[in-house]
Amino acid sequence: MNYKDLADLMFPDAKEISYYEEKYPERNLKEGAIVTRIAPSPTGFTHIGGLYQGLIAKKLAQQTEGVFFVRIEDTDQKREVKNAVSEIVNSLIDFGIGPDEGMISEDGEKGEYGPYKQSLRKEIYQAYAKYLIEQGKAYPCFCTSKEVEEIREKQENAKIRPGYYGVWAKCRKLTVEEMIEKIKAGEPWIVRFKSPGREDKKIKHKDVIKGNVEFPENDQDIVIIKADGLPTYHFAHAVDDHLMRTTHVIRGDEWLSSVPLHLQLFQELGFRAPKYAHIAPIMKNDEGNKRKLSKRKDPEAAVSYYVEEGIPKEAVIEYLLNIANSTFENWRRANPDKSIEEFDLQLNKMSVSGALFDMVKLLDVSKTVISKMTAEQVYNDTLNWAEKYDEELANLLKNNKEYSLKVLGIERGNKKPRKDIGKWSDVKETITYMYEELFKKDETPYPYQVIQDKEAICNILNTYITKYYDEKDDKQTWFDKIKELSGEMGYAKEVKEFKQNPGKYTAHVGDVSTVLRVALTKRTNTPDMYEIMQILGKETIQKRFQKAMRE
RNA sequence: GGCCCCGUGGUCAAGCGGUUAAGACAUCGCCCUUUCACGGCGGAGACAUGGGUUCGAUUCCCGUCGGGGUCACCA
Repeated sequence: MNYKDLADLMFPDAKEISYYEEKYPERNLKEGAIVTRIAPSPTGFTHIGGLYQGLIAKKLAQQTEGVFFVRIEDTDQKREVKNAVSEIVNSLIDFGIGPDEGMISEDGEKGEYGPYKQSLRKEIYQAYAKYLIEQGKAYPCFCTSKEVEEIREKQENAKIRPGYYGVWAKCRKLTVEEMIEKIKAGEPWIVRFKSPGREDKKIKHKDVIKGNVEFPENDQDIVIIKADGLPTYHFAHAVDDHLMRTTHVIRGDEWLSSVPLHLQLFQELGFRAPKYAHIAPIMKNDEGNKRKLSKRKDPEAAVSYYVEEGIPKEAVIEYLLNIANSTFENWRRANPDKSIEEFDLQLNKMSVSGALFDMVKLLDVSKTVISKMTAEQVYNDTLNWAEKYDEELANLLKNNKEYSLKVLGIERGNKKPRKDIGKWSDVKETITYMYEELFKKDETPYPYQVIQDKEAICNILNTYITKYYDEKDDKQTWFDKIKELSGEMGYAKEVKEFKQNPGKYTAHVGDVSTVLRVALTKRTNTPDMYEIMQILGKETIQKRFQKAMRE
């Protein structure tokens, strides 16, 4: 009786590993090409951190003419959620980081290294587990969860390091004969890795992001095949990333402390280990404490949040790139119109500690992104958003396309475009007064400021529309006329003059403008009034003035 | 608690033994201007802390404190 007999008894149907080694050969890529992946669990929720990881992985692959693939880590059947794969894949595709290979829809996949869903790879893991057993590098463990629990309690009471290792690893010491006997007697078993490590020895590792780190060696005989026959994360990671020929493992830094184990697994399996890049998570300040963005507590943790709020995808991506490499900001300033594909992302420039998520900064990035768009783009994106989240706005835009394009085009397209829209949900507030059907319904009072006297206001409006306003005026003439009007009403024609002669005037041309603006829009702040009047047209202006004089 | 990682303005961050310690966002003031936004100029604001090493430490070493991670048949 030897290890081979034991292995055959445990996994009678498993193939030789050489079968898989041949089926999944080295990739034929150019020197330096990075093969990487994102490996989410299908929880039905795409986290902003996942998008961040995906973005980094995708950029790296794209920059080196490598491969970026998606693998689904669904070895924990308790956590299965319906349609979770499409949720993730669609988010990635929406944000422009669609995979080159792997899962591309709920059940669809592409590529020669599949299946890309771990639950479909059971036989592969078992083949490698069998191989380890044959080599005496893994063994069946018959401990019940209760027994493991008891061991742990003893260790805790004795204040020693918990875990299944050394003298505590009961089943490790069983003879092959005893193991076979137990299996034949029908005792349930799982498979444990026989760790060759010693806790009192150190292992040095160079992480692509974190740099040199030193850990004690792993000496835990961790579970590699669970009672349900599926592998644990650690084992699946080693087998999959080897067979899928991953060159760089990019993952959250909560995995950093598993590196000694993973390296050991690769070593014992006879695989070449990939490079590791452990990225710091995006954090949030919670009453003075930093913590990871949480699915439960923070709406902004969900990728869907940005979609719902109407923050453009490009803005989210740019913000994330900003966090990834602080050089991005300078690059963007130097190359305002280049595609982000041209930006060269560098792993070694990534921060080793987690950045606090900054919504204000994101919105600032977003305002800049939107300010560079054409009216047409703004129209289309806003309409797209509104069709899902704001029916009234959607109808407004659809029913008045040409008009809306003009409204959205105010002070857009010049060297110093407006930056007042940070997300599509801001649009409504900034444009509704331009539409008669909505303006008519507006019951709020007119917010007049310096000039409040009803008679004076009526006088200004009346005189302006009958005597001065002409749609054909250019901007300079238009404003000169408002100055003249101011003079005629007894106000200062220039603000400077007003300031230089305190007491001489009660108001100035700016205040007169404000009266016009308020009567026209019920707002004290608007974009350029000349353009507004041009778009509104004389007839509407008249109507609005009449309404203002009535109320 | 053990082990590991991290600690530059409110936030993101350059810096890698000698710097007036960049820049961006936020904030404040001024300018531009009919309002707002944009833009321009300027201000305030930081090397967690105590010891070393050194002619000299934000930079190197150690301790302390603080933050984070990890110690599953979850990933």
